[in-house]
Amino acid sequence: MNDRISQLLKRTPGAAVVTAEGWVRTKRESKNVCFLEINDGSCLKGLQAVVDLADFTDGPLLARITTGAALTCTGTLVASPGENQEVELRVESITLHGEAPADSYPLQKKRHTLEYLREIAHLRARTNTMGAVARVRHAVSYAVHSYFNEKGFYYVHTPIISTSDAEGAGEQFQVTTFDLDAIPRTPEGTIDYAADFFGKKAALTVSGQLQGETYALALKNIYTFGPTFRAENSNTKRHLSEFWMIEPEMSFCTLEGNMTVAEEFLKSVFSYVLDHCADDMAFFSQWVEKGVADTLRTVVDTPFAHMTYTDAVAELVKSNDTFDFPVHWGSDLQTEHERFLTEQVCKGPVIVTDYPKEIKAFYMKLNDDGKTVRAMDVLVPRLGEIIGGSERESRLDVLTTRMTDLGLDPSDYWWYLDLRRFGSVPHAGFGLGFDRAIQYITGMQNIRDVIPFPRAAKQAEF
RNA sequence: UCCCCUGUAGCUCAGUCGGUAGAGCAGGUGGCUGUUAACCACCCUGUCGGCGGUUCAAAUCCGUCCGGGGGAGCCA
Repeated sequence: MNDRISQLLKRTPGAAVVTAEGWVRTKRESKNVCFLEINDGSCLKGLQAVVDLADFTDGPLLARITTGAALTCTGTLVASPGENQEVELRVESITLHGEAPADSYPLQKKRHTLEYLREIAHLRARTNTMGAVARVRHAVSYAVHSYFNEKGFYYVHTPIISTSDAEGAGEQFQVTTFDLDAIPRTPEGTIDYAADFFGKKAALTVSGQLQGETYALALKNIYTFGPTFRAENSNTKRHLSEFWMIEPEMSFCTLEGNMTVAEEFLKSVFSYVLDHCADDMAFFSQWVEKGVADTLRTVVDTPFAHMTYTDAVAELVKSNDTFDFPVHWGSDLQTEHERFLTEQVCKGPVIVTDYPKEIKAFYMKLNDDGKTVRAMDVLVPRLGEIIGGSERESRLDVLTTRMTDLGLDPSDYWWYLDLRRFGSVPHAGFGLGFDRAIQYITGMQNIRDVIPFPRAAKQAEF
């Protein structure tokens, strides 16, 4: 394989013949030379290829090269007399693989809105912004695996198809092989799921946590990192029907250890991106969200503050007149409250713990006060909650009581409860919405622009 | 799902009090030029989202449907 353009740009000028492959971003013609900026997605910058018109006689070929065309150029790397690049390619030969006729190619050499680019999602990866998002998304994925690997966590592939009828985390997409025009019925007239592919009602997963816990209670420390599906008809800039989620789970671990890992994990990932995607982060800081790289650096450098929900509410109540939704003990925190805590009260990341049990999930460990649970939310400036997690309820009796109180049938969770019957141990974990993390890191306003092919209600064209 | 805004040239938008449309960019041609948001001149482009209604006359007013954006709820 030939060198990527990112590698060519780091080389020093020399007599060796090199090959550059990529797509033309822009073409500028002068009397004696023609400049082609070639980009292959390996970095933000393109390689300037210079065609000397005195030597290059194939004018018709040059005329067919327009913005978007795919080329292989060979030549030598020379020091550039121009201001914006160290080296440039002095072209000796060009192979034009695919043309991109200017009158029909949807990407023009001008700025396009993100809304327009969403309509041509199959081509938008060729833009500066989407290319940078793609590289950062890759780097963050790598950093996530790298962090957990170094810390002795095992990557567990939890199922995409779930038959737990009561995961309770949201509307599910049903999975069936039924002929929808002739759905089998029981004698009583209800749908006969026993006749369906899995023999029971099945759906796409809304969380890998419950299955993740089973492996944490065997391998001690595990994490999941996979797609998740919610069939909610929510149309916002931070929701997708199909998104990626990271869920670590740790045995022999309480809420304190959970907080330590969450902080270390975030800092490790942010730090990796800042170090390895400096150009892309500078691009986001300049064009997408002013100073977003500095915000990340601050998160990396600042020890996370800790406060209980009760203390947080006490702080918020002092400023209740500034909120659209005033706070009282027992109410869920809105984004405006979360941002106030992290931006005004703590002036940095903060982990809020011990929420009222009424506003948290059934599996969270009940505190001795009987009113709060060992939950934690990690709040960061500009966004609010970025991580939610908890110590899990490891006591069988307390857990079944909680489920019954909430109207859940413990028998639906028999295997989950077995984890508390056999070798139960304090354990904890948290969840991070991967795409939202990418939003936070890049400053991109709409989650549909940080995933290659967004799925949302009425949106699955590509 | 609810509320608000919006839909006009390839793209981004303007269009007054109802009188069938314009600017920038992109594209084309020519000129200039080691250019890099290239520059200068000229040229081309429209079922004004769809359907229906009011009116002598609708991009403009009304109804409805469809698309897009923002906010809320829900959440990751």
